[in-house]
Amino acid sequence: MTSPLDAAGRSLEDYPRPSVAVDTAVLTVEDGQLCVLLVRAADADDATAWRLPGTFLHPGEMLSDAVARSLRDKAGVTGLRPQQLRVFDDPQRDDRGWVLSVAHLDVVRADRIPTTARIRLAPAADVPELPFDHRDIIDVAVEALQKRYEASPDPFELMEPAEPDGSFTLRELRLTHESVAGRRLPPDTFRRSMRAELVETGRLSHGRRGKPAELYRRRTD
Amino acid sequence: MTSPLDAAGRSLEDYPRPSVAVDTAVLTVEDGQLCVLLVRAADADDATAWRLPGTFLHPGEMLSDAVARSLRDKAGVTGLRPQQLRVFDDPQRDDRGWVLSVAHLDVVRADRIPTTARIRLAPAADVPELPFDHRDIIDVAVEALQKRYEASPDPFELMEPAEPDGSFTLRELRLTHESVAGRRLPPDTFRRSMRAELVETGRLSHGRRGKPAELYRRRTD
DNA sequence: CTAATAGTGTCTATTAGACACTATCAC
DNA sequence: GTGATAGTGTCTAATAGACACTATTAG
Repeated sequence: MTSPLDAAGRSLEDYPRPSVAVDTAVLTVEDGQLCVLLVRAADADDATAWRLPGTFLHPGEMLSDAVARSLRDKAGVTGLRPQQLRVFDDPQRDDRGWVLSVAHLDVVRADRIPTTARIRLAPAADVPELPFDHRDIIDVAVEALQKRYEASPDPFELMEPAEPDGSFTLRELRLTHESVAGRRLPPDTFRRSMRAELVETGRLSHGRRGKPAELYRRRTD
Repeated sequence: MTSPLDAAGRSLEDYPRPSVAVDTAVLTVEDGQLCVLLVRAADADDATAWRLPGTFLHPGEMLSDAVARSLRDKAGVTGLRPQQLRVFDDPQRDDRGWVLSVAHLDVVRADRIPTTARIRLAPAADVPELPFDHRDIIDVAVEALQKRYEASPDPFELMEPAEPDGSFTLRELRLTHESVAGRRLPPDTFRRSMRAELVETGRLSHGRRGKPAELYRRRTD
């Protein structure tokens, strides 16, 4: 890599640079509750051992790749679509030094999170004390997630499909959205607002109590 | 500053770090048109000389402070409220090396921008060719600005006050919003949607053609 | 007077929520 | 049958846009 000089006659290497980290709030739904994934750090005392998974950005790496790497290495979770939230840049936020953190949101089905002693899910509405500004990151992530779910049907595919072909009933979709929103949603209004983005399969869901429900699929366009 | 060791036994200084820059799309309205401020770089050939003002983040500095510093030093503009947009992180985006850019939006009245040979305003809808990903930054900034203006009356105070006490007519407010939105806005609907966030002064604007208009002020709560 | 601008009344279409009602299943 | 769930009809309130109408000024 070349090191051209700037207007002051110095190259990039002559300026101090910050460490850049990514920290990710991985949100999921477990037992109808919106939860965030925490990992137990090895190099910390017990009080601040649990935190969001994160890592330092490697040379030449995209932020989204760093997120994917940290989630794979620290939580055994793969195949996600990280969404950038914002940079946390308080110079005092990390007592190890000058560290910027680019906060991310990611979402995964709970059954794809391995169960180990170093991983735990905490209800997003009631997280324990966390180091750095990880609590703020979670708040921003939850807000971003709820906004996405107001606009489209289960955009992160949190819903566990009851049907083998991936189709679902409006009830299943609504329960997922209720978990994300943290409140009940009126069934009739929910149906009408989501139906424009769904296609009927023509098949029905049987085996449960009550009238069989139509099975829908997401619109593919 | 101490340099504690991490899990791998290395301190932060042992890892390569990126340069972190801020680049800011300073938007303004001139002659009823939404414009972006460009500065002429000294260390570039003519084709890519014009660009968004930016700078490298200094140690211990907040991003918003770096934005304020770059705008003061490069464009002679002060007193703004930068809003973070997002990080541009393509490893190839800057051929000088590994440089992340945190894009920002800021807004200033055109009469507060000095006129020099190193500064120019370009219509946001028709910017010239720009280096790096500065064109993308402008697009994101314009979108963010338009969204803010849909929700509240001139939140960045772009409007040039005709009255010495800062009050204004709904026509003046609407013309400012039309410049930002890039299209005409229906006067009656605009009035009704903005009135909840305004307070009447009880005074009237005289001296122009037509019926005198009521003078309003922004709600202070 | 006329042209221009300010401001209001009101109609329509759309939407979210509320609520009642019918439909169809398990049991 | 009963109870539960699915789905629809429809009323209301709120809202944006369209459009007509009145009000008040400059010139």
